[in-house]
Amino acid sequence: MYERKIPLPIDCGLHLTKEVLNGKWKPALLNAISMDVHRPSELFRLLPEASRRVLTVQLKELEQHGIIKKKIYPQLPPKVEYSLTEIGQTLLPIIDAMNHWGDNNRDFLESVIERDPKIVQTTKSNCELHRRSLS
Amino acid sequence: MYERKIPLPIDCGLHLTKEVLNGKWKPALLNAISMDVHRPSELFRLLPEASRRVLTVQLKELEQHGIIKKKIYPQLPPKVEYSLTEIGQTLLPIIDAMNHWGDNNRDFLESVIERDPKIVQTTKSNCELHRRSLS
DNA sequence: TTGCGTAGTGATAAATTTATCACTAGAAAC
DNA sequence: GTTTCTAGTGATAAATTTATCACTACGCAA
Repeated sequence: MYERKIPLPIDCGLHLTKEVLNGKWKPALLNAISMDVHRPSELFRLLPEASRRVLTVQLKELEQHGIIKKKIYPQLPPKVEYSLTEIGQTLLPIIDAMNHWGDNNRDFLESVIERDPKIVQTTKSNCELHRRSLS
Repeated sequence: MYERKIPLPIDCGLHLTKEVLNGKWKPALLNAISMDVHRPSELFRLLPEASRRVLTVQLKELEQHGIIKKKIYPQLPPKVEYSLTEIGQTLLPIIDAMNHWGDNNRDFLESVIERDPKIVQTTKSNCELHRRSLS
């Protein structure tokens, strides 16, 4: 297995949090799981741009970091459900804040990001899953 | 210059925000700038584990993304000051939340992160700069 | 006039993360 | 019997991000 060669900075809370959310699809996974998309197959369908490989790996990391927990039903065909741990739930305000910030500034961000010389293309698909502010 | 080959997902706000904060030191830079550490040389001193090269690059990206602005004083020796733009300021609640979440869960996170098979070493230095909740 | 402090760039290597593809295994549908 | 669905692993290539080092330029101090 791959082993990190450069020490991970964990001086401030910022870096700790960053490490936990570090992964292309982790915030999206947490958001989905918090919105009751629990099963791997549903998650794959919800995030079609991600390969199942990466999602599987990132789910495992989230699990190892204690953010989500995995329940395996001893059935055939197999059934698995992921859910947030207590600590995982406390991350939701951050996920929501990121989601809202991005949406609130979408026009501005799309214009600057697409002006970014290193970004040639973007894709939009359907991960739009929003928690109501006051449900 | 490097050009991205895989389309950047910008479907949900989560990905937009992630792109803006995407960079090992960007959250730390934004936090520092918000705490009145404005000059590059001060930022380098504050974040000694980062090479000046990366910080320079990430500052430029933040600037291009409209999150910070750069003021160049026509002096010798040169003087530059970075500050948050209006939009950049609206990111602070997220930065703060990440900072607090990480600090609040430090004990737990340190234990799971250091149990992570791919993480062999960590470093702590002095980026501890906290905004008062109610100052 | 060598060294330090200022802010920064360019080239390139190394590290890290994602992508791609093949493959396991059992049950049910056709 | 072949396909489909379930959840997942392993090997490897490719993409992306960081790290390292050399170098520009000017002024000031010893």
